[in-house]
This record gives sequence, structure tokens and C-alpha cells, in this order.
Amino acid sequence: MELSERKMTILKAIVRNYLETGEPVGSRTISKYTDLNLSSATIRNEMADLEEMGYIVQPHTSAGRIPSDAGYRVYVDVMMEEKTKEVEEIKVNLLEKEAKLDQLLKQTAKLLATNTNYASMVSAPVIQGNRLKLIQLSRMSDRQLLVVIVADGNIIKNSIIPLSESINEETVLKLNILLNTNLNGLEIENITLGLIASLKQLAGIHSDIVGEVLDAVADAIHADEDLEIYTSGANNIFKYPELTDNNMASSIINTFEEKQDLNSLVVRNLESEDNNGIRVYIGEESPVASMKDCSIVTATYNLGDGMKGTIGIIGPKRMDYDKVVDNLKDVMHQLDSIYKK
Amino acid sequence: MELSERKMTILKAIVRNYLETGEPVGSRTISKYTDLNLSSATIRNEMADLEEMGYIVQPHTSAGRIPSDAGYRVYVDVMMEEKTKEVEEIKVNLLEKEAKLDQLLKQTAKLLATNTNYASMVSAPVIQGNRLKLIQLSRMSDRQLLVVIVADGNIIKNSIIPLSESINEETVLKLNILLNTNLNGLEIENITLGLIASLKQLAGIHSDIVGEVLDAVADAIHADEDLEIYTSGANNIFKYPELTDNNMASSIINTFEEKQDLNSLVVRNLESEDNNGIRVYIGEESPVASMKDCSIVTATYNLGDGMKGTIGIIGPKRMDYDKVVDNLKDVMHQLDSIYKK
DNA sequence: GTTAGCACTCGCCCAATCTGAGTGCTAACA
DNA sequence: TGTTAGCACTCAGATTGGGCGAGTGCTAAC
Repeated sequence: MELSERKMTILKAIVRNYLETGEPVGSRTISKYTDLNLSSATIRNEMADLEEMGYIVQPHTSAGRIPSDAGYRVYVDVMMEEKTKEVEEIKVNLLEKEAKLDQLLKQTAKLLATNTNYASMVSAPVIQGNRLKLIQLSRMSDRQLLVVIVADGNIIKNSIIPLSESINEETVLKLNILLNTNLNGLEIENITLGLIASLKQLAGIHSDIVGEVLDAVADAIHADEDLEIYTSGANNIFKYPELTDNNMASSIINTFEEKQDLNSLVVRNLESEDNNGIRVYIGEESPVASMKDCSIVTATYNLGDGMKGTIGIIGPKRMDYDKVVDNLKDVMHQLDSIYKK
Repeated sequence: MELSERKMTILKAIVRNYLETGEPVGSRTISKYTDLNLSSATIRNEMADLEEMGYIVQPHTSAGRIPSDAGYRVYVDVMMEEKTKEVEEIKVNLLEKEAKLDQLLKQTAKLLATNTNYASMVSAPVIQGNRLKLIQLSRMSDRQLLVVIVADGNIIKNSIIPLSESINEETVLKLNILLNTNLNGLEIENITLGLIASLKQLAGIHSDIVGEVLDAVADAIHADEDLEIYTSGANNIFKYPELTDNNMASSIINTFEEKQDLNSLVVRNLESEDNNGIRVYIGEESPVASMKDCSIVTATYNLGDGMKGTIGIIGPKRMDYDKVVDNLKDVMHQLDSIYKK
């Protein structure tokens, strides 16, 4: 069977109505709600077809219909297509300029959660093809070295490394110069084994220390695998009874607290570029098991210099996709422009 | 009326029974549960007294009794007294040694939550009377300076400060020496205005920069006002129906997500030293409004060098206080000893 | 192809009823 | 005087059954 124009109109009406009310919607409602001027009986015939096609389901006999995951899917796809044609609307809920990036991202998460009444998450930017700006070694004690690494976008990492041999101030100075002259401006991925070997050679008798320092650099970068994620409005899920039944709320809250799963969501999301950077996961499509009854909308922000991160909204399947997408786009652009200043 | 020994026994039996079952407990149960060999009728008389004295309440006529906040209070007080007499028991759920303090604390929170089946929080240590170990300035660009501050306990803070005048490498080196020779080993509280003034004088034409750097130091320390708090097991509250009614769960989860209130709990807790460092807040005693229906048990850990933090367990009023106190004591000692190694 | 009409289904609401745990009181007993 | 058995009473919670209404599918007619 084919999804005729009329069927499409009816499907859209059903979804939109259900988003508003959260109640199964019946044929009579649609008959009035649309401007098709069809009787409820005709609508019923069409609805029977739509059900057969898998776009809507009946929670129980003699109830109205609600959209299936597939139904939401076509609704969202059509909506997204229409959105790309729309003129970009400028909103006024400006993010305040914040000195520190982490504060800004926290605030972003909060703003999104408040505006949408869903739960939100914002990941810190992942370093991608990022360049080293500065490596600073400082001698803390006889056998302890403080390593500070600054990368593009002023991302700072520290670590204190214990040394197997003792070291004096002069050596530290030499190593600083050695490392900075050879590594600055390099992309982190480009620090090869060959380069490391030649550095070690240059360091002479201190080659061990160079090795340890570079290990620390690698570690510091590697630590980004579990990157910071800011969340807000997790308690908004309590506004949607369908998410608080059973122990659904428990597992959702857990996901938000552990953040491990959100992390893999971010990683997965950054890997594939998309449609304006906006992606919609509906129900079972969700990559996170605990959110099989939610929808997740994500966007990718890009601060330049390969600094990308993910923003996401998590809510019930009957979320207001329009509003959410608008909000995400808006915040995305605001983030970009604030940072460029 | 006086709280006779027999009344005390009955009260303890009621509390203990209610902790186990979560159901109001009746006279017949107590009559069997205790070894007093009294009939249910006698127990009823005593219970009427206990109710009049405010230690127990009836949720409704013809229901059993449950402990009031006051009832829990005497139970906990007696228990705590008995505990101090007990020999310290050594548990086996060792925390693994972790290189990084934040990892260790995260793990601690998780362990507590899993062991107790309540929600847990662990605050990062507050710096109290902490000494500066190292200040490291590095020139990032013409008008940007990277400041890295290391304090006792290897607490590291960075910030990048914009300068109002340009600066060269040589000056940075001088300032590094100046600051380190004058400030190292000083407690943060002891950096007085007088000292700052004399440093500025020593810096000569670069006095402005010294001012800016010291501001950054102050800022970095000040940022500790909202210190890191690790939480775990927030979803455990769903195991206790009395905490998930109404929108209680929502506000508890919110408190856990925002962490602002937990923060003030920590601060308040560190101010007053107590009874083994263990404190119990029951219901209305709670300093956090959203937890008026919970009990909170906190402990203070002390890593030495004035580094103290708070560990807390949040659960229903009918929590297993015994177990919680044991767990907290245990973890407290483990933290202390791990760090001393 | 569209519509009116009709029988049918089934979740939900409400009120009535029943059950059982638990109480308070009283009278009797040691 | 403290303890106990007995009894009437209370009340939340579970169970039942009827009525309502929203909604459906089917059929026959336009």
C-alpha cells in the first residue's frame, strides 16, 4: 500500500494531536481537526490502513490510535525537511557570556532544560585534530615533575609524574625548550613513534624522562575518552507519566548519573556528520538501552579548530520535536558565535 | 511520663521492625518479637503511652504504629552510643588504590551506594590552611599568561589571564622566581595585602602583572567555594516507595543533579566537628529542604594537611542506620589510610 | 469513494461490599 | 496494682459489578 497524500495528512494530524494531549486520538477528532472535510467513518477506513502499514497502533481495542515509532519517524522526517526551507528564526534567550567554557556549557544545559521541559545534556568539546600550544614542565621535587599541556582552544591538562631518576632545574629547562621547539603546533595525532625516538635521542641521557613525559601527554589526551558531560533537568522526566512507570525512571536517572552511556552516545554522534548536525532517535532507535521509551534529539556544535561537542535533549517519544529542534539550532549558533568573539 | 526501660525496649522493637518491613507495626507483632513475654494488650497500653510521649504515631486509626522523627532520634542516639563501645570491625570491601584522587572519590561514592542501597555523595576535600607548593607562570602569547598553582596535596589549578601590557620570556622567568621564593610554603590565608604590596614593589615596573597573577591565585582558591561533589546511586531512592510518591523523587533527583544544596550541606558539616565525625539528620532535621522525608548520615574524612571532606548517605527515614554508620566509618578509615601511603 | 447507522468492545469511574489488621476499653484475674 | 482475655469498633485496601462513553469495524445505501 502506498502512503497517499491524504493518508499523510491524517498521520500528521494524529501525531500532532497526540503530542499535544498525550491521549490516544480517535477518528472523530481527526475528522474535525483537519480541513479535509471527511466524516469520521472515512477517517476510520484510512486509519485502519495506516495501522496495517505500521504507522499507528491501538493501545487496546476500542481506544483511539497513537503513533508507532515508525509513525513518529515519518513525521519527524517531513518536519525536518520543511525546517530546512524555513528562514532561520532568531530567538532572544541569549546565553550570557561566560569566562570559562565549563560554566558556559553548564549554563547551556540548564537553559535548554528550562526552555523545553525535557532533560538535556551538553558534552565538553572533543579535541579533534587539535594542536599543542604549550608544554610546560616544572620541577616539584627531586623526583616529581609537573606537566602542564595546553592545546588549541586553551584546553589545559595537568599531571604530576613520578620520575625514576632525580632531576635538577637546569635539565628541566633544557627539556622544556626541547619539547616546545619540537612539538608546538603539531596535531596530537601526528606525534609519531619516529618523532618520539628522535626526541629521545636529542635528550641524550635524559631520554627516559622524555619518554615518561610523552606518556603523560598521551595519557592526558587519552583521558578525554570519557569526556565531561553536563546534564540538567533530569527531573523533568517526572512530568511525563509514561516515563515514570515501572522502573523506567530509575534507569533513566541512572544513565544520567553514570554518564557512561551518554558518553558513548556523544562519541557515536560525532563520528557521523548529518543533516544540519541534527539527529533524532525515536524509541527503539536509541543507541542507549535505558532510553528505549524516550526520544533523543542531538546536535553537534563546532567551536572551530576541530573542537566539536554534542548537545542533546532527552524526552518522551511524544516530545515537541519542532520546539526542540528550534532550540537546539538556536543554542548551537549561539555557542558558535559567542566563542568566536 | 518517663521513658522506662520496658518502654525503651518496645520502642526499639518497633523501630527495628519498621526498618525491616516498612509497614506500620502492631501490638501483636511486638508481643512476639520481643522476649518480654507480654500480651498484646499490655503492649497496647505501653504503645498508647509512647504515642502520647510523641515517639510513635499512627498513620490512621486502626493501623499499627510507626516511629516519629523523635522516635528515630532516640533509637539512633542509643545505637550510636552502643557503637562507640563496640570493637572496630574490619571489612573487606577494599577500595582499590587509584592514582587520581577524583577517581578514588568517585569510586568511593559508587561503593557506598552499592553496599547500602541508598544514595551517596562524596565531596572533594576542602582546602583548609593549605600551603602553596608551586606557582608556575608561562608565557602563552604576547598578552596571555598561563598560571598554574599547585598546593599541598597536589591540588592543581590553572587559569589563563589576559594581560594589559605585553610581556617577554625574561620577565616571566623573573616573576616566576620572585613569586616562588616569596610565596612557597605559605598558607593561602596568610597572603596578606601587605605581602602583596611588597611583592608589587619588588616587581618594579611589572607590579601590575603581579597584581593580576595574585588575583588569579585568589580566584582559583575562591572557585573552591563550590567544590566538586561526586554522587552515586541516586536511583536507589526508587527502591523506597515512600520517597517516590508525589513529586518527592523529582525534587530529590533535582538536588542531586544541581548539587548546590549538597554543597551547603558539606560546608555546614565541616564547620562543626562531632561525635566521631558522624552525624545523623532525621527528616525535618535535614538542612536541605528537599530531603525533609529522608535521613542523611554524614561523616568527615581527613586526609591530613587540613584536607577534609564530607561523605554522606541519603535514604529513607527507615534506613538501616547500623549498616550505614558501619559503612561510613569503614570507608572513612580506608580513605585515610590509602592516602597516607 | 464516501457516508450514516448500528452493534460491539473495553478501559475507566464509581459506589457498595467485604476483609482483616489493629485499636481502645472493660472486666476479671494474680 | 499490673497483666490479660474478650469484645466492639474503626478504617484502609482489595474486590466486585454496573454504567458510561469513546471509539471501532462492518454493512448497506448514496
